[in-house]
Amino acid sequence: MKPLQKPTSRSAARAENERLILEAAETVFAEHGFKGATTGQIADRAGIPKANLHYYFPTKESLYRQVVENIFRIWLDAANTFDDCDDPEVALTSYINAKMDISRRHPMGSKVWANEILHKAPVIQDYLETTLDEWTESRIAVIERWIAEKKMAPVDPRTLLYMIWATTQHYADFNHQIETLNAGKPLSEEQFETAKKTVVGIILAGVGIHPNGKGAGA
Amino acid sequence: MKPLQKPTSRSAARAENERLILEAAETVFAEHGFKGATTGQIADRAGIPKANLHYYFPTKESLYRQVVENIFRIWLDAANTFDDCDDPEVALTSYINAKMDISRRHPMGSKVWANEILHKAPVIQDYLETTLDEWTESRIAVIERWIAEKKMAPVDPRTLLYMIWATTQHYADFNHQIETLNAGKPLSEEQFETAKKTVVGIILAGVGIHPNGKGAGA
DNA sequence: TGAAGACTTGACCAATCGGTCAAGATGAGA
DNA sequence: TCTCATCTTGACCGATTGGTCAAGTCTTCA
Repeated sequence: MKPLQKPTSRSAARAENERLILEAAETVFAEHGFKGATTGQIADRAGIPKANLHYYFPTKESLYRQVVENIFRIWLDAANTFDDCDDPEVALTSYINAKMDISRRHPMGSKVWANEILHKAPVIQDYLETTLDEWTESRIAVIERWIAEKKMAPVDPRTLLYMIWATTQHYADFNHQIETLNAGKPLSEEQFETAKKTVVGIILAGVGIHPNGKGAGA
Repeated sequence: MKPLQKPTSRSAARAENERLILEAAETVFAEHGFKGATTGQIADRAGIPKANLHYYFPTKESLYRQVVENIFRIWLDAANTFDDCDDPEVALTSYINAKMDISRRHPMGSKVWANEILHKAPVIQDYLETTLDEWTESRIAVIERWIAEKKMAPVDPRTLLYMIWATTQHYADFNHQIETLNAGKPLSEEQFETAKKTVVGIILAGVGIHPNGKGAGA
């Protein structure tokens, strides 16, 4: 058996440094974009010299790619809540809530993603074409089945998904605008809960699901 | 009376050059962000030498500011369609349609705006705090009155506006993602019309307005 | 304990980019 | 036609920045 390492051993220090760098990088890339961010800025924020950052991540691009891959993993976790239940009311509610919570807790990740798409996805194009496309098509099929089973009104499934993505991510990507329109202050927990309930309410009613009533509207 | 100038006169050439530069700048700023865009790139796209660009716009920032102000003017025009009619069904429908059409026809402008907010609005913060804030508050008041008059269901007006902004702008800002998920092809006119109708339908039903029925749900 | 590898870091370099400049071309008015 | 202001442009400059390097320091393990 190999001996246990002290918490400050080589490998632990390495893991800790990589974590610090990735955390700093996520914020700096989110707020300045890939081009606007400098490795010096990221190193400063991580509290290490720039040369040391380049020891762990040889190029700015490799660091960026790692950040984007982490974000994509978080996104995929939330995507699974869509399948919590086969009832559209429960599935849509938990999916919207999960995405809203991610925007609240990981706004920087969402901003990096938005930047990527805005700049035509130079790094994540392959994810869009494979994982994201497959996920989207399979969920469209689920929604079409719900519609056929009269569990919800006949709406275009693709547009519904885009509305959910757009709205939930808006609370991260456009957070600065939302704060400015909220007297310059971040949304309180209460305000954010109101937003979540309102989004869920409008989407559910919008697709003809009325929690207190029965099925779909005509 | 001043003599008419030939079409290729000084002032006409100046106006034409400024238009070319602004058009090129909008696209390049949209796709690369402020930092990512280079004046050389913009000049190339406008078909003039870089030094000439700096003759018309002394600094990159002054050019950027002009682009953003043009975009804001277009945005304000669309905002007025909100007041076409005091009936929420008509007002919301025409506002959503106007914003969707802008995303379709001026996607670059929307992307520049998104970039600005993502980067904490270094150039347009004053617009957010004055014009946008006033517009938003006044429309929230209108929506609250509609709710009090039972013309629509009691939803949080702010969240409703954010959903409309997020969704309509998504079709410009995330156009690359939408294209990728559409087999790499731009949305056809027919697909885009479907999207518009679906968004209007979900929002109207979401706030309890049923065009074929009467007023609001409880 | 000492050798070898892993990590740290200040100094440095080449490339890029925003902006300048001076010399010339062009058009309008007298 | 002459003059002057406007416009055009290639060459250039200083600042920034991604990335390198060599000279160290620290851990680990035989």
